[in-house]
Amino acid sequence: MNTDRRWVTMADVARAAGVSKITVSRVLRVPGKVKPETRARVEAAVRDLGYVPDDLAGSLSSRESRIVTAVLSTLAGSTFASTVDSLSDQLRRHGRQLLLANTDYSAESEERLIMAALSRRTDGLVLTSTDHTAGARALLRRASVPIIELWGLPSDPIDMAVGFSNRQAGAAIARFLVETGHQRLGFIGGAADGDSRGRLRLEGYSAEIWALGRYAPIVAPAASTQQSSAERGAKGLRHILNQDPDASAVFCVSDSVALGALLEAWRRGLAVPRQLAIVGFGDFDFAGKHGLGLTTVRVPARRIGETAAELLLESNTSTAPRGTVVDLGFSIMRRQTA
Amino acid sequence: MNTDRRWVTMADVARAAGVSKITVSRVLRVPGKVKPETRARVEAAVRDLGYVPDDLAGSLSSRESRIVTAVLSTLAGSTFASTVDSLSDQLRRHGRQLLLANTDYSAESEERLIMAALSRRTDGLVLTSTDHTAGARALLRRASVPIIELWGLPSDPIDMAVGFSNRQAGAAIARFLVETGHQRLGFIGGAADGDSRGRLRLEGYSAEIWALGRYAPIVAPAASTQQSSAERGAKGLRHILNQDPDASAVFCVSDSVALGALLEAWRRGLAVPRQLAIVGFGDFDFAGKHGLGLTTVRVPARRIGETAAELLLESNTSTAPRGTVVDLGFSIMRRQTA
DNA sequence: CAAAACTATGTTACCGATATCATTTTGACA
DNA sequence: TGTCAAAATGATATCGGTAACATAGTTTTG
Repeated sequence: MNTDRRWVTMADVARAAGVSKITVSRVLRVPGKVKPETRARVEAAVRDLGYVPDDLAGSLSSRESRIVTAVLSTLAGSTFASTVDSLSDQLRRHGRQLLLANTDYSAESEERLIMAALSRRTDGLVLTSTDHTAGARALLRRASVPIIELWGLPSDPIDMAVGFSNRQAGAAIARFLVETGHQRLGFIGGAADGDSRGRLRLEGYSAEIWALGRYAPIVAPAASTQQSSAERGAKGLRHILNQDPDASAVFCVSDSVALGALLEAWRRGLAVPRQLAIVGFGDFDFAGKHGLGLTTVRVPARRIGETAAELLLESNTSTAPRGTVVDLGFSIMRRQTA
Repeated sequence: MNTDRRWVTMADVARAAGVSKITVSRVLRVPGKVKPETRARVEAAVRDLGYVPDDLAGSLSSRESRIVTAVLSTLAGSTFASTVDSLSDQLRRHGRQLLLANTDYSAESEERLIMAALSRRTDGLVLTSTDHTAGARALLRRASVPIIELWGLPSDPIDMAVGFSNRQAGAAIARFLVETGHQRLGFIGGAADGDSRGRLRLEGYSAEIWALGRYAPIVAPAASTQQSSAERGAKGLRHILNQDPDASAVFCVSDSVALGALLEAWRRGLAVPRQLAIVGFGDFDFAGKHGLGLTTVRVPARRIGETAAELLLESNTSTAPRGTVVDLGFSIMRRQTA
């Protein structure tokens, strides 16, 4: 269908170099085992013919794809960028390639993608969501492939997990705000569904506020996916201040939402943090010193990626340390907004 | 190496259902051609055994992978998110899957990834960079696979391209700023290398300023990749104002850089846009009404993705319309910063 | 009711690599 | 110079599917 011109095959190269297929294969994978002159002939043939090996055939035969697939819930936002980056670096260093697929926060789409990855005999799966459909869970449990869930510590991990506790992070922020003197707190969340992490942060936040004997926080209503994060932040803040003009601090589910809230606060002439404290989540690119100066929660994004890579590689070689859950913690970056 | 438990194969399913392999294959791909009762038996067997087809074998045999690979120069930033999103949607609708790989702006890394994609017999390639190594170009030209370059209009496209003219966009901004009365302009770029798009924007900008008889713009020196975009924006603005305290407008290579510049301007107590006009690029999430209110250049990101998908699908079926270059233009979003 | 035209299913031969075991060459050393 | 281990190369089977053609039943049709 695609094209008439067939690919150059290993047999073509072998013929051109006057050797057998297997010798070509060796030149490509274990050049040390081939006599230099022969190797040179083969390499020349490879170059001349523009040979591109067929990894489908290779993987089929060797039963190893050397590919790890990461299923992301979103590409937008800086959220996963650096984790994916370090993961990919680390894997490359060990001869594996990282492929990405994005679900856009849809669980069915996740299931499809997982199926596709397994069908292509991926050597490992990295999931950034912790909500999976029953179908997906079944697939994954049956698959004899290492699986790592990122950015959360699922109570019931499928296989392994690396991340931090969103609930604890929420609680830590609550404590921080209460300790710095705030009485009436608010929370601005993300898009409506699929964001279980945001939900967990809110749970931890609310529970802690409750435990500290303060009023329950005012929660801005979940908004549609259509809106930008900044818009959700701005509207969320408006909602909260309408409900309780005395609210003195808001915790935003992400730094992008916090950006919107911060700008809205400025527009209203509120002094931040004196009249209104704002805390974000994620320590995105723009949150730092030269950017917003946003008080936020920093997550060890790169280390999460590295750790995930290590776990994958280990479980590919040695006996799988199934059930491992690594908590890398988080830290509150206190800057100028709270 | 990976695991001892072998995968369930189609032959296993066939045996369990009391049919031949090919019948199983038909149930999975063209169920209409199999008698309902037989089909039910096969489907039951598939479920019971937890059969996961091996697409490696399938693609090898059918010579079709049904996979399109997009090679992105970065995941960070909202830059490509919505383009990738719409591309992926559109492809899914036609039974193709989109795989992503990221180069982190490194050309060698791009070459490796392209090779890997071709090795896995991808049905199409989408590239977001327009600078390719000689090796990559050679590979691509030889490959009988449709290739689409995005987000730019290369003068020498490898195959097809969809995007807009970065040079024209730079020129348009220059005209806009000059027409609104600015005399002394600045430019703040991105990270040092690999960003040819930024370079083109600057070229168009400078050329137009020159053509309009104004002073050449002051260009902030390229910064390291280490720095965040916001930091580059802040430092860039500082540099420009040092060089020329009378500079009255800056064009930033991206909205994230503009964010940093805008915050720096506020910190310095400069009234924007009265004392200093700031223009970004990309119309990111946070640029809009509820966010920064940033004057910027909007790019038809989703349409680029859709168009790319269409071109790919067409060239898979009909005769390839090689050489097609689609210019989707851009528009200046005038908001409150210029 | 026989020939033609479907339907439903099966047989066999690949797709393009690697694994495994066999064979030939080379080189070291007695 | 003959012997034997190591190095270099090769022959063949196989990975798990699909394509292409073949073969029974079934139904249509003149």
